[in-house]
Order: sequence, then structure tokens, then C-alpha cells
Amino acid sequence: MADHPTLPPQAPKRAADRIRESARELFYAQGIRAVGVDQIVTKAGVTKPSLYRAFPSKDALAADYLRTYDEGFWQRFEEAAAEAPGDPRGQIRAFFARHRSRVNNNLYRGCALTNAAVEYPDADHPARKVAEEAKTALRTRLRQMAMEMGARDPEALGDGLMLIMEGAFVTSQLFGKGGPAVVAAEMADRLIEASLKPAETAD
Amino acid sequence: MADHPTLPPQAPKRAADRIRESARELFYAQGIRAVGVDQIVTKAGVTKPSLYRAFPSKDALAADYLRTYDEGFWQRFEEAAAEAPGDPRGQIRAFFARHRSRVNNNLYRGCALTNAAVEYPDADHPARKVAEEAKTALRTRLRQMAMEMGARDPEALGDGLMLIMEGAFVTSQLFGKGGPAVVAAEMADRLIEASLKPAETAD
DNA sequence: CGGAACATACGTACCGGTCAGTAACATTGC
DNA sequence: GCAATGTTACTGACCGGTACGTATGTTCCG
Repeated sequence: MADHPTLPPQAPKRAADRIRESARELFYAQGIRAVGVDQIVTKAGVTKPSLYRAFPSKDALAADYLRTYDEGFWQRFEEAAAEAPGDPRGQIRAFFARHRSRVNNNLYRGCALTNAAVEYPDADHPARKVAEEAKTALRTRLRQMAMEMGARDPEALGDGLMLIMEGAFVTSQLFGKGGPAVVAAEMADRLIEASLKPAETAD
Repeated sequence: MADHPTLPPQAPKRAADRIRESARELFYAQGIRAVGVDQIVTKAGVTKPSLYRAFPSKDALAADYLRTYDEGFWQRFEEAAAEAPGDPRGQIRAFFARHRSRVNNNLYRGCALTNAAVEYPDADHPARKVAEEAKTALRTRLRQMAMEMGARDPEALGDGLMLIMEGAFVTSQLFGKGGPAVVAAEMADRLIEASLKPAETAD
């Protein structure tokens, strides 16, 4: 009885967290523009002033949502990478394999960051800024992995993998389970194979 | 003097056409959801009832816009294909080369069909239906081209090319000129090379 | 020829609803 | 008491969509 939990197991959840969670689900499922703030607060079981006490604007909430999404993306990315430590080629395969499972679990609606960039073409929009930064980081990472693979032209291969990846995100949301992304892992691997330095070379 | 022009050279342009044109520019530049009907009619120099006499709803106008866009896409596609008659591999290269030029000419905002599918996840939306049909047709075409190339697994290669293509569309709108799509032609060609049947094979 | 009768094509003015965002105040729980 | 939250009501702008009036022919009849 002497326990006074600083973090009670039945977390009473702050309004801000409930809002974040509702916003995440709604934004991802329907898109940011399609979701109104009233919808968010209703789903969260809070009221509008609570939203605007925690976030300065809907745009800021959207940006926050995307930052959280980006963290989740990298978590999934690293989990896949952990399947093949020190083997970037295997890590790419693992990532696409996992992506394929995600698509099968329905509710998949592509990459929230890519989607946000489509919804907000204006470069000044907070949501777009988050998306652009995240995609630049991804590009850098893929190029770095291509380098570790021993590619002849690591930047080109990294970009090629990015094309396949973004293509997998967007086509999965267009076609659902049986879309072109089912071959993403195989195609990426084939592209990698064709882009490596020859094992040994004269001169 | 005896000419009575059924099509006067100074075409007085119907309201519907002016609306279509304005809608096309605005929808493409800003996205469909972001553009209001008032904005469209103002730019077109007409009034709202004119819009609703020519189109039953904004959604229908959006669907019309996408159908027109799709026609333009196939026109560009066939133009590229005409650069390498009977050589599907060269046609793919030509398409990506032309796409690269398009991106350089600024104002590029990706594929309107893909963007619409992102904006309207609901399968029942008229705009999304157009997008899905168009993308299914594209997939079929790419698989068919892969077959003509003599791919080991034409469906897989076709889908792989589709991943690269959609990746090129969406990353070009994210990164602009210097994005990953600059290597799309090269990567596609490399993937094709790695996917062909061996020239001759025993057993 | 003159002129109703009609269709076409367009504008003025407005609808109810929803958008993001806020002000002022009451309530709850530590 | 103090911080977080809820309650209620509101704003001005914008949303997609429409009822209704008007200008300009074109047609057909006398």
C-alpha cells in the first residue's frame, strides 16, 4: 500500500497524449487535410481548448504527428536492419519483407511523410518541412548503405533504392496487398547485385 | 467573304473550357482538396453556376481533370516510345529521360493521378476511381513491355519498373531537380539488364 | 419583313454547414 | 491553492451548392 506510483499503471493519460493518438489515427487513415480539429477532439474525448492549449495550431499538431511517425519509421527500419547485422544488402531485403507484411495487415495507407508532402506542396508548410527533412535523411542513409555494400556508384545505387522504396510506399496504397511492392525486395536485391564492384579487378 | 466560320479563329471559349483549364492548373499546383470552387471560377473569369451547369460537383470536375491528365500522360508515354520503335527497353529509357526534363522545367508536382489517390484514400471517391484505373492500365502496359523485352519473369520486371516510375514521380516532387529520379533511367536499365533471359542457355 | 416563343449561356445573391481558432468561466484533483 | 481540464458560446472566413433573374441569339410563323 505504500507504493505511490509516479507512473500509475492505469495511466490517466494527459489530454495532449489523447489528442496526439487520435490525430495520428485520423491523419494517417484519412489524410491531414481531410480531418478537422473537431473530429480529433471528439475522438480523443477532450475539447477544443485542450487541443489549442497543447498545440499552437492544427499545422503544428500535424508536424508533431509527422515527427512521431518518422521516429516510428526509423524504429522499424532499425529492427529490420538488426535481422542482418553488418549486411546492408540483407538489411534492405529485410526491410522490404517487413514492409510487405505491413501492407498485408490492411489499414496500410503508405508513408505518412510522403503523403504529407503530396498534401502540402507549399515549401513553407510545417508539415512539409518535416517530411522533406525526413526524406533527405533517408536518402543519405540509403546512399551510405550502398557504399557499405561496395557499389560502383554508391550515390546512384542509394538513389535507386530510394526510388524502389518510395514506389513501394505509394503503390501499396494504390493497389493494396497484391500490388507491385510484392516484388520490391527481389527487385532491390537484383538492382544491388547489378551495381556492385566486380569481386576482383585488374588495375 | 463567303466564309462563315463554324469555328471562329478567335474562339470565344465556352465557360466549361475555361473552367477545365483553370481547374487543371490549380488542382495540379496545389492539390485538389486545397482548391476551392470559388478560386477556380474566379481564375476562369466565370461564375459558380457556370461551373455547376457544366459539372455536377467538384468531385466530378476533379475526376474530369484526372481523365484529361491521364490522356496527356499516355500521349507523353507514346511520344517517348516513338523514340525507340520496337525497342521497349529503349522506350523505358526514353520515358525516364523525358521525365527528367519535365522535372527540370519546374512547376513539376509529380503525377496528378498518384497525388489524387493520396488525397482521397476512400475507394468510392470519383477521383480515386480514375486514378486506380489509370494505374492499373499502366501496370499492365509495363508488364507487357517487360514481356516484349524477353524478361525471365515479365510480371516481376514490369512491377519493378512501376516501382521505379512511381518512385521517380513522388521523389521528384519531394526533392525537385537534383532528386533521386535523375538516376531513374540508369537504374531501370540496369534492372532490365539483370532481368533478361540469358541469350542462350543449355537445357 | 416583323416579332413572339424558345433555348442557350451566363450572372447576382444567397443557402446552411463547416473550417480553424478563441474568450470567459466553471470544475476537478493533487 | 494551483495546475490541468472541461463547458459554452462565439468569431469570421470559407466550403460546396443552388434558386432565380437576365442577356443574346435562333427559329418559326404571319
